[in-house]
This record gives sequence, structure tokens and C-alpha cells, in this order.
Amino acid sequence: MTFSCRSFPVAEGRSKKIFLRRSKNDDGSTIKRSVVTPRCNNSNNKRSVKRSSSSKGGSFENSIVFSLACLEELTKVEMKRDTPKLIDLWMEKYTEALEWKLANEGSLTIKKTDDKVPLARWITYQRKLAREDKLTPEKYEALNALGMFDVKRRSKGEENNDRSNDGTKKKKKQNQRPKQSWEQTFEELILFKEINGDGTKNQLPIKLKRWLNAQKNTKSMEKRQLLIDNGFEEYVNPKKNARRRASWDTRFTELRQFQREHDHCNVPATYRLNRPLGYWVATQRKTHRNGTLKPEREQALTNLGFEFEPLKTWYRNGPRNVDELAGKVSVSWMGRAAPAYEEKQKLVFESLRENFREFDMRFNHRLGRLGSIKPDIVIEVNNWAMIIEVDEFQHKKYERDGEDDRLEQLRDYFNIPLKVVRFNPDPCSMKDERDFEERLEVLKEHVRNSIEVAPIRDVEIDYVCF
DNA sequence: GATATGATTAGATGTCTGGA
DNA sequence: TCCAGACATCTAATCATATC
Repeated sequence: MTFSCRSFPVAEGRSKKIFLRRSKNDDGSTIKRSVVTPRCNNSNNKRSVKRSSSSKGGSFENSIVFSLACLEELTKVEMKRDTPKLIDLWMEKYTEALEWKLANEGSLTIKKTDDKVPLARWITYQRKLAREDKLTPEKYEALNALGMFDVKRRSKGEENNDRSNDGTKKKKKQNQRPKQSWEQTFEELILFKEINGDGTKNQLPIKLKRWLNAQKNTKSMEKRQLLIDNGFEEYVNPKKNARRRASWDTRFTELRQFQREHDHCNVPATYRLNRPLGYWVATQRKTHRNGTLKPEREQALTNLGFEFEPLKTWYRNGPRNVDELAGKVSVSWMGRAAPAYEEKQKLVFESLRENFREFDMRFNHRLGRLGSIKPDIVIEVNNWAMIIEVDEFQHKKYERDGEDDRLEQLRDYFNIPLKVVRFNPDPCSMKDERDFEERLEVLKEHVRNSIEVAPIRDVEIDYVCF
């Protein structure tokens, strides 16, 4: 593969060098590439190029050639109605995007590390303008030729629509978009929906997307109702379903509310009851890691007891022993406990097993038909059993969900007297500052004493360190 | 062992806002 | 109107663990 270079007029009095890709045969000879007539071109364009017979429609090379031709045509058209300076700026960005695409095997994806952030923003901005139907037809066509609005998958119907009967691409002339009545486009939309199903809104052809986006301005109540009835309300009433950005303060208030309810700020990143809050919390940690979190925000979060380094990372990378753990474990979880957060329970179990080897002890034992109930630790003692629950933050969730039902189910399952020990490993008030290790000693002492005495009633509950 | 589920994270994208 | 900074939102990849 070799590259040829030619000058290309960008705006009056300026030129840009654009690299064109040219293939070579195995024997080293260059493949002849004849001149193509671009779709957006008019008959007066003398520098028109024609697609090589060997190349398939939509190839990377063709899109570049097409983009260049569009750009050239665009220059002429835009110069008539915009200031040279603005045209110049736009052309410069367009050319930069084109160069980027050439250098990156046809991809317009730009990473932050590529040092092309302004170009990425410009591309985003152009896409936004396209969505809002604010681009001139020439600009839209030029950007489209560059693959700026490429959707991931194109429907068969759309693919076929681009071709005439003989299989060649139809020519689309500038300012000559097929004119359709509202009803015709609506029918096309419904057809697309019927063929592709309800879940394909994101794959709508760009033409239908743009048409839909324009419908928010539709005055006709009848048309609006038709769209709403067919599941396109978000386009008619865009604000209703649009993603709304909440401010930092709003999310902080939500976090404070969460903290009040759960005694901690560790909102799971995929917290189902408030997904945006989960994303937001993850973002705060990320920003903190990057060192770009504003000091006042960091302070506010710290004051709320926010943990910037989730324990999972700590467990993964750091040493795992009680000494290291003491005073650091303070995380409970919503719903299913994150496996890494069960480390504390595991430590309690290992410590007890070490001290009470004579007893049959099980950790996180799933109860057959009661699969949803898993006592943290079960110790079987002759004709009765001791169940130890490591109640991080006093299992407030269980209280809400009905602890009585849970105990009843446990009793039904075991069908022998039960002694339930609820152990609180975390400081629950300023008055009780015993750390995890001290509490563990208290628990061991309690188990040592109470394991000698069988329960009198069906179920007895002891609270340790509450 | 295969599959399902969920946590975590980096990176990409979209949105808001203010300044030129 | 355009652009850029800030950051909220989302996606995808990866990993760990539970469950079948």
C-alpha cells in the first residue's frame, strides 16, 4: 500500500495536502483507479472521479474519494453564503477529520489519549447539529460521505434503496433529496418498525431519524397523535423522555438521602433504584482518582463519609489479615452482597472454626428448598443448632423485609431448637469504639459460653456488640 | 464445567453553560 | 452562532462468584 499526495483547495487562497490511498498489485504495479463521479457532485465538476470497477460500493477508499469530492463541491456552494473565515474554519476541521480517518484505517473514533480532543468535540458538535437538522444539505452530505453518521447496522431495505435495478448506486444530487409527503415518510417509518420490531429505534435510518427529530415542531395534533400512538412520543415531546442531566448538588442531595437510609455512601454502580446515582458515585471516584475532583466537593463527600476507594480494590491488591482489616471494613451492600464484601463474614467464620474445631461448622450454607436464605455461619450441636449472623450495620434491610418470617423459615427448615447470635462487627455509635478484632473476641467468648447451654425455646436470639 | 449475575472500571458520548 | 470546558451518563470489557 502506498500513499500519494495532492493539494486540495480548502478555501479561497489556501490549500491543504490530502493523502490518498492507492493499492499495489502483488507484482508491485499500481492498480489503476479511474475517476469517480461523486453522488453530491454536479455535472460541472471537472475533477470528478469514478469508482474503480474492482472496488465494491461503500469501501473505505471510495468514502474518502467521495468525501473529497463533496468537500470540493461544498467549498463552492458555501462560499456563496458564508464568510470566508467561517468556511475556512469548518473546512479545516473537516480536512482534519478526513486526515484522521485516512490515518486510522477508516475509523473516526478518537481517544482522549490521541491528543485530538478538539477534533472529537467538533465531530460531536456536527453530529448534534445533524440531529437538530441544522446543517446545510451540502455540509450534511459531506459529513455523511465521511461516515460521520454511520449507524452500526443498516437494514436490508435501506441497503437496497441505495441501489438501482442494475445494482449500481443511485446518484443523489445535492438539494435533490427525494421529496416525500408526511404520510409517505410516516408509512415508511411504520414499515421499518414492523419489519425490524420495536427495539430498533436506535438503528433507524438516518433519514427517518432526522425526520422524526423534526416532528417536535409539528403543529398538527393529528400527526402528533399518530406518532404517539405508534410509540414515537419521545420525538413529539422530546423533553418527556429525554435524558436530563442532574446537577452535582442534586446528586449529592440524593446521596445524602441514601446515606441516611443505609448508613453508608457505597451506592452500587448499578444501583437499580437510582441508576444515575450509581453512575454519579462511580464518576466521583473516577474524578478523584484522576485528581480532578474539586476540593470543596471532595470535602463535602468526605464529610458525608464517602469512601473514594472501594474495598474490592483494596482486597484485590492488599494483604488480607485481621490486623489490616480492623477499622477499615465499613461497607454493607444493597441486595445481593458483593462477594468481596463478604470477606468480613469469612474472617469471623475462620476465626470461629479455628477456636471451635470440635463442632461441625458451615459458612454461608444455602438451605435446600429455602435457597434464598443463607445463614452466615451454622454450628450444629447435638440436637440443636447455633446460627451466627454477621450483621453489618445491623442488617437494617432484613428488619424491613421481615426478620420474623426469616426466623420462622429457619426454624421450619432445621426443625430443631435454634440459638441465633446476631453479631455486629461495626461500631454503631461514638460510645462504642471497639474495633473489629475486639468485637471478634467478644463474640468468641459469647459462643464459648452459650454453646454449653442448649436453648429452652424453639428460637432464641442473642445480640452481641449492639 | 457452563452459564448467569453483578461489581468495577476506563473510555466514549451527550448535555449544559459561558465566553468569544 | 460556534466552540470548549466540565461533567453527567452510558457502554463495554473484565473479573469474581453463584448457581445449575
